[in-house]
Amino acid sequence: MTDYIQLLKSCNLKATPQRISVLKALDGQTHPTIDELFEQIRLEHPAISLATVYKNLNTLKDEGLVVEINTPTGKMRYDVFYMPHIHVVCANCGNIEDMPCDIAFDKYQKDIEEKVGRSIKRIEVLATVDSCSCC
Amino acid sequence: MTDYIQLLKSCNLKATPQRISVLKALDGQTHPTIDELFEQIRLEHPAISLATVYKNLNTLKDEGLVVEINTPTGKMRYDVFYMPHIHVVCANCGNIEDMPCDIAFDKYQKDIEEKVGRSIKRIEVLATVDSCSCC
DNA sequence: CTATTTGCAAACCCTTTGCAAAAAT
DNA sequence: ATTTTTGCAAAGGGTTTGCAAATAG
Repeated sequence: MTDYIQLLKSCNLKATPQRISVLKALDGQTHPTIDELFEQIRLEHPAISLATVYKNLNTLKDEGLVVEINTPTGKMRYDVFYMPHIHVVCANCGNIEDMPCDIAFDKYQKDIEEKVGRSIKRIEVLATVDSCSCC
Repeated sequence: MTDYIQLLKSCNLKATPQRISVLKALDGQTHPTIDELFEQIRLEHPAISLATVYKNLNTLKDEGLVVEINTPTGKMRYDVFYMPHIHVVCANCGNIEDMPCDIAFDKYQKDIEEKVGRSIKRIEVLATVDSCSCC
């Protein structure tokens, strides 16, 4: 289990209960939509506002702790991004599956960096498939 | 120059002047936003409606001829996708640079397909960089 | 002639913003 | 004590929709 207070402190962010809840909820669900997150967080914080969740997600995004994934269904999904990985997105239902990065991938990233001539902050691979286990 | 009418016919889409204009505009600009497209198209079609442009982009997206790219600035950008390639997205200004796919990439896609156990419809690589030539 | 597409305006939905009160450090 | 964060409600912005008229095949 992650020490959320420590994590936030290291980013110079105040460790409010709401913010900790957002982090917890992100850790507890895989690629949640905002509604899924909101619902989850409200179990702990019935009075939290949707705006607060959005604000915190943006703050965490700025710190690079969270990434937004735009799905083919138009719904944004959120992901904690401690470890780089590949997103396999279903074109049909918007479901997302993670795939760990392997050595081949790291090498590939280096290739791209060389070509671009600039260091890459984050590399995101979206593999779109026509259907998934849930559709 | 592409034969747009032929292209559309092969997709069972009616070749309206508006639709052809959308294709032309997509070919003429790199990764335009909807506004850039709209402005361009209106040079030829002053009376075209924004809704028509959106509808056509969605239709072309369904055919796989166009991809949407979600930029860090929140503005969606559009791209003709005849040939797979990599998008290098600037986290700062949302500018996008193309990078051609090479053999290493194709091999990488095959690796992913094998792991996912499903054939990949489209693979999109977003490499995020901190700044670009224009910022 | 039939099916699709257009254009308009309104509706929609998700996300952001402004501001005063509350809370964290 | 200072700065950040919260919550509310309202505003914002981009995208979609419904429908009648126009157009493509």
